[in-house]
Amino acid sequence: MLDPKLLRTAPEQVAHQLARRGIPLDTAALQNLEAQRKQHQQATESLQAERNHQAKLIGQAKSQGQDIQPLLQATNTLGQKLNAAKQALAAVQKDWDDLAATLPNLPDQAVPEGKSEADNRELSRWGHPRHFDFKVRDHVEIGEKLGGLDFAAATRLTGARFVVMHGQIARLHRALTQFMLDTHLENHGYCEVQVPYLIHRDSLHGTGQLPKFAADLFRLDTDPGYYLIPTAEVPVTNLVRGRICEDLPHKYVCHSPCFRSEAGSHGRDTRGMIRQHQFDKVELVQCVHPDQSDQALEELTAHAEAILQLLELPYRKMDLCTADLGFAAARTYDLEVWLPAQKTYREISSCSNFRDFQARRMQARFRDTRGKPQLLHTLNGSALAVGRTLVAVLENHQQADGSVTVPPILRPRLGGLDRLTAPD
RNA sequence: GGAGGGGUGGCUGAGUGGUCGAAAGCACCGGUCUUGAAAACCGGCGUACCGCAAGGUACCCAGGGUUCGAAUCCCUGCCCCUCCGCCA
Repeated sequence: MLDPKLLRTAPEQVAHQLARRGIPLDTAALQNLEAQRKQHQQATESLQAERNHQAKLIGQAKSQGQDIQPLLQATNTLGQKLNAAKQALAAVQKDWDDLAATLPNLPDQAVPEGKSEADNRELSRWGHPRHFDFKVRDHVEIGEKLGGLDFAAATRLTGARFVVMHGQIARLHRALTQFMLDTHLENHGYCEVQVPYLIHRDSLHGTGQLPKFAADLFRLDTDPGYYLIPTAEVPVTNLVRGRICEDLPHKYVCHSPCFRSEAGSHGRDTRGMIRQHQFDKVELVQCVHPDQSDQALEELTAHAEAILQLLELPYRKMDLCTADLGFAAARTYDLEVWLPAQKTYREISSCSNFRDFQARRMQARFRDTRGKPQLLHTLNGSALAVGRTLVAVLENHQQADGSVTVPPILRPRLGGLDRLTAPD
């Protein structure tokens, strides 16, 4: 949520910054709503003051044994007027809240202008795409050859956009997960957390998935109607919801499955593991002092990059443009890994600074030096999406005979195995 | 699933329907004392909104209701605790 004070006092400035994202803001409607709110609020409060005053008089009169009948008559119509005023105020307030809840965060000044993802700015590259002197296979082909990726089985069990992993590949997937977790907690100073995978709507509202993006979520048809988490960001970031933190920064690393219905994207990446309804991810979340968040984004992104480097996967770092920025983000770096079968870089991590946008929705605060509660800043990033990392390892480290070289850093976690091969 | 008991300020914890935004303690901040610190003592100490200010309004889990007046009474929901049952 944007700062309502800013929305009230500088609507033109907000409109200008939202326009960079291609979001129109009707400042006249906003100011009209604000004027109404103020009027109804003042009317309501003065009626409340009157009611309190009368009630106090009656109380005093009664305690002195006086006749309160005439005083009661003075309050005759007060209740009705007050109720009407309250309802008018609530209606305006709701309109305001509904509008405010759908406005995305303001982009950082440094975010490049753009109309589509094509305008994202490349900041750096690491590693070199390998030269293959044989016909490159994609991960589906590699996985099926190795007997480790079975999309048909998943279809039988559930449907499209799921996968069953077997044997060495299942183990590789687990090794990747644990390698990421251990690297972040041993080298990068994160604390590991395990969280619920079912959450209620307040949590989703806190991080910004609701009310706008309900269509992307899986919801349980139970009472209460829980949602499956679309990312560990939601439960982990909401750990600070409604709290005043005394010990910033908080740095959490969390492995979880992620569930996305991806309603709008049918027809994209239908083949393979790139876009699934369920995938595993290792997520980094930081809650920091507002002065620290810019630097924290650089650090957090570097932590995700470290995983790619250790796995010897070529990647590039992108600065998302205003058009591609997520709803709650002020600044986002995407890491894109090289996929030789697609001859392109594909997103494998997204690292964002949300500033106080999520914190305001969550009322997540810390005490400043004067002891006053202030909104903290939140950040998160994938480090990494495990499914896509598996894809990248299989494709980048494939060999002519269909086997796959295991990156050296993972070998101890695979019982010393240095190469994935088809079972006899 | 059954039966009870609870949800009050950063924490602990009082609160007969009528100056209760709420006692007390802890923690915290300022001061006195001290070479310094501790102790003791004195004072301060919730959040948000409206207002130039004086001041006003709201908030005692959430949402409704009763009442001139609700932290206090009633209803619903959520959460926590104890006991029983079931269960990985």
